[in-house]
Amino acid sequence: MVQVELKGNVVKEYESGTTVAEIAKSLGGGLYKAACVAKINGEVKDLRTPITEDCKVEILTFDDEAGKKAYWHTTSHILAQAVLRLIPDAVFAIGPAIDNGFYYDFDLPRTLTPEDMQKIEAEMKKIIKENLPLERFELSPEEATKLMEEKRQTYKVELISEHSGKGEPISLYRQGEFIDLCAGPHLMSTGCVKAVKLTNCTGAYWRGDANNKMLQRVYGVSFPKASLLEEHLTRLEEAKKRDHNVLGRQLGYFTTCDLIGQGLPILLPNGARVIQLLQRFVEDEEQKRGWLLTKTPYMAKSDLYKLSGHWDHYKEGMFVLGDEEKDDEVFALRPMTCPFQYQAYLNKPRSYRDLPLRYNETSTLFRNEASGEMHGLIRVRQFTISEGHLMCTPSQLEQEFKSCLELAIYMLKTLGLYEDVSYRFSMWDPNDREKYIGTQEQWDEAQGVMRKILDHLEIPYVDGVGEAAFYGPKLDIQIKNVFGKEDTLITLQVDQMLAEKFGMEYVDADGKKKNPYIIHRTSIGCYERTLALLIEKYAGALPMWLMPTQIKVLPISERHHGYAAKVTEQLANAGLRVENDTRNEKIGYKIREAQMQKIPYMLIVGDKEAEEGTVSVRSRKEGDAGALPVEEFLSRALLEVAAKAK
RNA sequence: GCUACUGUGGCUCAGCAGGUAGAGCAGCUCACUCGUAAUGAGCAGGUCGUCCGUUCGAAUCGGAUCAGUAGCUCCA
Repeated sequence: MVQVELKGNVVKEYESGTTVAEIAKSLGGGLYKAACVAKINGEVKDLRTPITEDCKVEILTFDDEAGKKAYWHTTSHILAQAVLRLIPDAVFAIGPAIDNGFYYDFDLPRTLTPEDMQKIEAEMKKIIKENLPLERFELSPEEATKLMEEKRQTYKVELISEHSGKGEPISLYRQGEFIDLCAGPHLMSTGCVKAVKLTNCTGAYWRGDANNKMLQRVYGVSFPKASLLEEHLTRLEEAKKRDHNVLGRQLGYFTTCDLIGQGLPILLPNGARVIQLLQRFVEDEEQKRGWLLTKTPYMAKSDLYKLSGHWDHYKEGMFVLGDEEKDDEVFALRPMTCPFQYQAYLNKPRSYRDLPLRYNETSTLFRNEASGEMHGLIRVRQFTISEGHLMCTPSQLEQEFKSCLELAIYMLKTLGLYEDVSYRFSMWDPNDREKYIGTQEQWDEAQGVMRKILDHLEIPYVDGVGEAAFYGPKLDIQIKNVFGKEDTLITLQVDQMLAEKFGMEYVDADGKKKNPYIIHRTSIGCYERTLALLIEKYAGALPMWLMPTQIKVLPISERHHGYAAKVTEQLANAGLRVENDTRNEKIGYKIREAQMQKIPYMLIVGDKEAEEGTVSVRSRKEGDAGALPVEEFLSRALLEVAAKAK
């Protein structure tokens, strides 16, 4: 007999060899049905795992992260099985669960059509109905290789050969006629999956390497209830309505134009206004915190980039002006501000007394992104970033890094985005030396210093191997767009290599010349991307202080135009952005339009208001809010603007 | 850059077994002077992303190119 500790410290006794599935069954039919996998002594395992010694068992369902992952992983096997049934020549790559579903990569003799997708989905439903039990078994690497060679699964053979070095047996799963190489864990049978939907079909490189063959990736999602699938699809539809690339155009924030080119959005008056407001806010706040504003050139001779390392490591990403073969001098638009601001530091000899020296700049950058990368305002070829470089001594580094992070967090909180971000410690990939400058020792030191700082700060972060800049590690503040795709909003970097390259020094108290540490950082990120995320976050209804038009005065008929103009002037004189809608339209029409433009306050003025010196307030959020004296509304509106995001 | 898909008036979309384009909204004009998400009538507006080809004839077929969307790769 074994002692099994269950939820709530309840201990039950079972016969040795009892599987977790049987334990779940003994606890209740409902739990058994919902069970996906189990945590045994903290490790996620199959329900088919037999218990042979005393342990702690936690049954996980679809509501648990690990349960969900197993659920989707099993569904990906069902997908592969369906594809194999329909296309016997299919060769499988990998098929994991992801954040919002699963995918499987296939090498197929032809490209999949929408009709194929339907057929595959129908076949998956059949497999689910067949309720095939999944069975785990192990083979030696040799046996597993032989099996997969027989099945002509070349990618699996490759995966096994990599794994075989570890001296462990190869784990496989079988469901009906289908066998896949897999570590698991998995659901008990295909019938556990209830509602499934294939969502997308795209290309993806084998092993995520652009030099490899492009495979076909089928994405899908599944749920234990049809209603959950419905909800999921509805949520996706709702998300689409917040897409900044649609909403931002509708609301007059930006547009694009074939003649100008890809990744070069035109900021329309609304978008330009919001960015101006953000820039003023950022520059003022940075000034308060001891940052000194610079304004450096948009381009430089190639010599600058050769020194910084950009020429060797980033040339593909730059707009180069001129031809190296023919021209005496070749210039390039700047993709980063670093080497430019360094020249400001190098302007004169520096003492340790000058440090920390903080330079900020509202900096426009140019990057020649690959044509497939551009996306609305999130990924563009010209953008403006709240850039900054801070030079300091080693002893100042941690405190200064902390201040930079605090500034970034202050910005995020002010925008209301703080709850939506996560942190990533972006390191180099020592196996891909080509991409980076510097030596192993330099990277070890930079990353070591940075990790120490991050651990002291006690922020929750994940490691990102291969995500570093070519010159140093980064702390990236990540945010997801409306479709769940993650991008970097803000980045903070510790760099010591470029200071040396550029001969940046200071004279220390001991009279010796030393290289400063440099912190590269942005406070609010780049304005275009930040604007895009704000539009998505607020579905266009930006906080009052950022709205291009904060208030619309809506006179009921022509005879109220005089009073409306007076109210408009009064509010405008107080610094509010207010418009007076004097078009000859019905009040309902004007309200509808203002509402669709997400105008925070509509002030309806008619006979009553003109007579009493009031305005009838309608807020975009709560609708009709009753009448207020103009003064009263004005002071409330000013308070709301001052409060920024709540 | 790669894979797939898409490209019709300002916007959303119809037309597409080839025979020179339709609707709604927006715009303009006129009437209505109207109380919390669209007053009515009328007018104007496109040669169907661009180029080349097939054809007696192409928005509808083929190719190239530009642009967009999703994903991959890359990246703030």
